[in-house]
Amino acid sequence: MEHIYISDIAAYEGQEVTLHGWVYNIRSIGKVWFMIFRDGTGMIQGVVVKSEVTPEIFELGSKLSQESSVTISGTVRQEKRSIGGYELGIKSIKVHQLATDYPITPKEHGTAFLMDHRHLWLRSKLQHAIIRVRHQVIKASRDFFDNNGFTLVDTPILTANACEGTSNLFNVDYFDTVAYLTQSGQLYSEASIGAHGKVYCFGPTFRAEKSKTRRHLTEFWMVEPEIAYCDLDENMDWAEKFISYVVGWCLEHCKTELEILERDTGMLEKVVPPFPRVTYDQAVQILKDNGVDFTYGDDFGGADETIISSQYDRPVMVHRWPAEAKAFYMKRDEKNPDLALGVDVLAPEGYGEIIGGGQREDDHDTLVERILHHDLPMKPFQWYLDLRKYGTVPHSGFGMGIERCVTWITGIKHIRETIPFPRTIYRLEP
RNA sequence: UCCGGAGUAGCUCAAUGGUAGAGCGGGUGGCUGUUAACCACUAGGCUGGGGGUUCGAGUCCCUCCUCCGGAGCCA
Repeated sequence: MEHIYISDIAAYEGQEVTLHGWVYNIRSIGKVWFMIFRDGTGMIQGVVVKSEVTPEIFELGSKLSQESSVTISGTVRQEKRSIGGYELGIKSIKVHQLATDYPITPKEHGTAFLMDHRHLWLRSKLQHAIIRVRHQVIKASRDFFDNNGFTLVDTPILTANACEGTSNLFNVDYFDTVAYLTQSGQLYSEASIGAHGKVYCFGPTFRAEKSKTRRHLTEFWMVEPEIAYCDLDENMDWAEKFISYVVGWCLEHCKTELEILERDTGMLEKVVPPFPRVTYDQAVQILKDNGVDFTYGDDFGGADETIISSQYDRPVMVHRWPAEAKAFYMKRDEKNPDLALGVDVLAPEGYGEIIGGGQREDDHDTLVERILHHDLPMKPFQWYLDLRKYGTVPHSGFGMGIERCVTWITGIKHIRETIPFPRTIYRLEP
């Protein structure tokens, strides 16, 4: 039998169809009862009338429970009063399993309880919509790079060395030595561009920071392009084109989801190139103009980012940062060696940094100096230094955190709802 | 790690130091168009653990545990 989905139900008006799914809710008013039914693609109301079905089918109205798995058959008809505009006049029901005591009720719950039941929470309406947006953000990201001549080159998750030497990494037993879970594929992508010119990697990354905020996960997904013969300005061109494409794609393909999430899409529609570009120095001036007591040289905190981004109606790119606070591989500005050619893209509406990147140091001897200056071991970086010995070129790249981007596009408060099974400092299950 | 806050029924929350309560969910019954349906009845408790003050502690004190929010770090 043809497997029909609720998302296609309009095409079957007047016909008898069979749907496979789960009971979302049941309401009875005596000789008629209603089932809100979902199949993963949407929801539809089923109606069971006592005079139209066998007693066995009608009695299921008092037996079926929330999240019981059922196959239902009946006739599709238009019905204004029904969710989605269509309903199913049910003729038969096959029960696969009666669910008992489903923990998530149609009333309010706390986030701790819901996160403990994340494996079930994913079924509810808002979570379903968020994960669908996430899917489209990932699809759009890959499409953008695929359509612009980039080659996907995967980078390892297990690594021997800390790529930036600063952040805390998770370590794992690796036979008789220790390995680390990657916090970025960047260094490897710098190797990949020597072979393919324009590349990107997309995968999970790990940070063992004991962060406890709504913007952090210990395991998150990042898409990182790297481009040969590309300076900071061109890198920013790519970043704004990329973000605009992803947002535009979601506006077009996630209309239903953004509506369910009650997202004000007006702010997203403004996300088109060019994005404002301000230097770190200019950003500091913005903070001072707003009465913030800010120490030059520091990184911006969450509140600082909100003030800076609130000056603009689209993402803002902050570039040319004090070099001392930045990673060893960042290229210095020729015009001012105290500045590194890095760029952060801050999302509007207080969502903070969604992209970090910059131009990489491409001179061998300078890089050796930087590694020494940062007290990093030279040996694990030999292959990285090789890249500066055999046909080095100016190159740049950036990384976008998928979950930060989804948090912003969906307009929700907390990053943990943008990944199916979040990993945070105090959560490893489910 | 630091600063705040919270742990009471399956869930969300009430309860002046004096008999442990409601809504939802569960169960039973009623209702031919419900929209988190509604109405009636009903079951359901080691008040996070330990110690203390008191005639008496969910409530006050100490301690531990767990979780939430924020800071730092960053995508």
